[in-house]
Amino acid sequence: MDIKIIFPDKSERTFPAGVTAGEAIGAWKKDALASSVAAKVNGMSVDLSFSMKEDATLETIAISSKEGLSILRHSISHVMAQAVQDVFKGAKVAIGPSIEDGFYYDFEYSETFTLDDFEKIEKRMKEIVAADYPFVREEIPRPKAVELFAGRGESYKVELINDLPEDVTVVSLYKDGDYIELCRGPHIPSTGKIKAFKLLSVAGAYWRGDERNKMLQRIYGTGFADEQALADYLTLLEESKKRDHRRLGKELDLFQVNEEAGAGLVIFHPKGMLLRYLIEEWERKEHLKRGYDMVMGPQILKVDLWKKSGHFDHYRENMYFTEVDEQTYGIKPMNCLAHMLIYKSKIRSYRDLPLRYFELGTVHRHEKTGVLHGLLRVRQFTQDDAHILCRPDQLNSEIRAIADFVNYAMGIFGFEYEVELSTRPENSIGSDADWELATQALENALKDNNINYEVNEGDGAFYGPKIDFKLKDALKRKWQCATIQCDFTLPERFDLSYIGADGEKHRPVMLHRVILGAVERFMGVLIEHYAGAFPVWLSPTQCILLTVTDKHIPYAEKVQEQLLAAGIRSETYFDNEKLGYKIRQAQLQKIPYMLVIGDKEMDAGTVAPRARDGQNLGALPVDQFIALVQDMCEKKK
RNA sequence: GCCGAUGUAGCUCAGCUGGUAGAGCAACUGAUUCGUAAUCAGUAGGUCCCCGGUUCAAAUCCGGGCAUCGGCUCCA
Repeated sequence: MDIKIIFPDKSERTFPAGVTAGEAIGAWKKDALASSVAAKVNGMSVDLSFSMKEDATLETIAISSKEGLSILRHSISHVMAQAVQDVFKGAKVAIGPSIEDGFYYDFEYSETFTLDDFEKIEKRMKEIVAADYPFVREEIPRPKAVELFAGRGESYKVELINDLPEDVTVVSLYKDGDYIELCRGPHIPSTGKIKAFKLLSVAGAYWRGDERNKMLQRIYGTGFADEQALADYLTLLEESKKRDHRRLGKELDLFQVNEEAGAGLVIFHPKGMLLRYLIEEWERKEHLKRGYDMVMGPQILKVDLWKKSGHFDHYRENMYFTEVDEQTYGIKPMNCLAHMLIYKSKIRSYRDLPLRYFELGTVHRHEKTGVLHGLLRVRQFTQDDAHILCRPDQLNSEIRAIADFVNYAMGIFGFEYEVELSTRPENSIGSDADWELATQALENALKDNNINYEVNEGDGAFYGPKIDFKLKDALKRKWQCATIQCDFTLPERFDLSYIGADGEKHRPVMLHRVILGAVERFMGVLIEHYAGAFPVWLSPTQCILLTVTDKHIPYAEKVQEQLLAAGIRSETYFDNEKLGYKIRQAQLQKIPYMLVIGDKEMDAGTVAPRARDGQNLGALPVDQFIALVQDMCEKKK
């Protein structure tokens, strides 16, 4: 097989697959020393970096590129489907795409696949790979394809073909050996090119992602260009699991989710609560700096108010209710209502706007049991919520200010994020015109600020469209944190108004927004982000005093007094253990500084800090160490 | 809510086809007083997730719950 490369200067050359990147670059330009050579290899964008991939052949490079891997994995999913159907007669295939880190294939089968079945399937897959069947593309008329798959009992494939747009008259098939599959392609040249794959898990998944449909069995797997890359990926997966916030929450004694208390209800332990307090205090200050007013509403409000807002009609299944004295109350799932009542408490002038009401508002939502997940998806959580009531002409600048706020906050914690614009869902309230206006307002603000975003059709809140900011957890699952929602409906339902310059009543617009989202969720993502090794300003324990022997305790106690007086979060560890043991324990707790106290320190009146990364800072006078920690807190390091 | 797996000491886990529970770490006690990731010895610790059933006998088998994990759907 030959491989065509388009070099950065657009020149094209063809090489045999076994040629190395170094040789290819050399042939293109003898003196190419660039650390990155962005080229197209068989149409796929690849960094033909000379230094990094010198020894890799063009074939490996082509497969290792993002597009290449996606094609490889898609081909492996075909081989898996083929193997499953060989081993388990009567299994029906649905769809099997490549995904971010691998691939899956959905099957309908009378028996449940187990992890033990993976061995059989993988064995058959290896035989198919060894046979090195070429993937052959074939195009046939649509009716013939329906006939073909109907004849094989592949009802899902028939449904897929029938749902193609009417102008599609020909469909493509891919064959490898005597196996035929409906597929758009492309595929790798032959099954023999598959060098490394592994089946990972099996799970249920609804046909076409709709819970009204039948549930199929989905087998997940992954594949790479070579065994080493696969091994590296599996190691990475193991490493990621070590930073799972549920595991770290236990190891660092931050929180628990207790079965006796109830599913999805978090209990914060002292250190977890301290971390939470630090985040919340930072947030309050940042909000005050930005012209927000702090407010607070009640946990329960009369059910009639929820009827008025539309929550009762559209959100009831997720709400908790309580009845006292023949009066039904809704436990708030959102914080907006009290804020509406604050706005309505007096007549507002156009000069008063915008009004920005901020509340660390605790809400309860009855989430389905199957979706609960550590701190990331819970039933009681606290939003850093604000409602901004403004004039329509202020909308753009308010949205811009929020986007800046989010960007600033993410920068403080070192997060990268993705932005999505979510539009009108099926179950929604409000007029078409308002939805159009609100969606435009959000979109314009994004465009004006040159923010890259993707559109997420039909994913908005029931009362308005929204801009979502998403963070990734350790296992690359995306979680929504910040969100900005534009709402014309609630001001209408509550008949909010302000007196304009013209002396007439006007309707304000409302923005719902959160910056971190839910404090619980943000903490979960944060724990994973830092792998539990929080920056000094967020560390529940900033330093720990480790004595070498018992005779150093009195001096250490004096140092501890000084540290606490200076506001440093310091712990003591005076147990009768060797220093090495205490260092190890402190290290496992990921405490930023371990202060060793022995004869030298006692005599000189110093402390000997050892940083979490293993670095020894040498002997420091206590006040100098205090200054160091305070400086790091100041700079949010 | 749906599909599947799992639930044993504070933690991580072992306990084969039913015969009445075990290890390491942690805790406690004692010895040791030690300089940058685990000192030694001993002691104590369990409604085997809960409720019911089968059985002479259930951690083990069956049924029903609850919870957790991996997904799907949904969501901050």
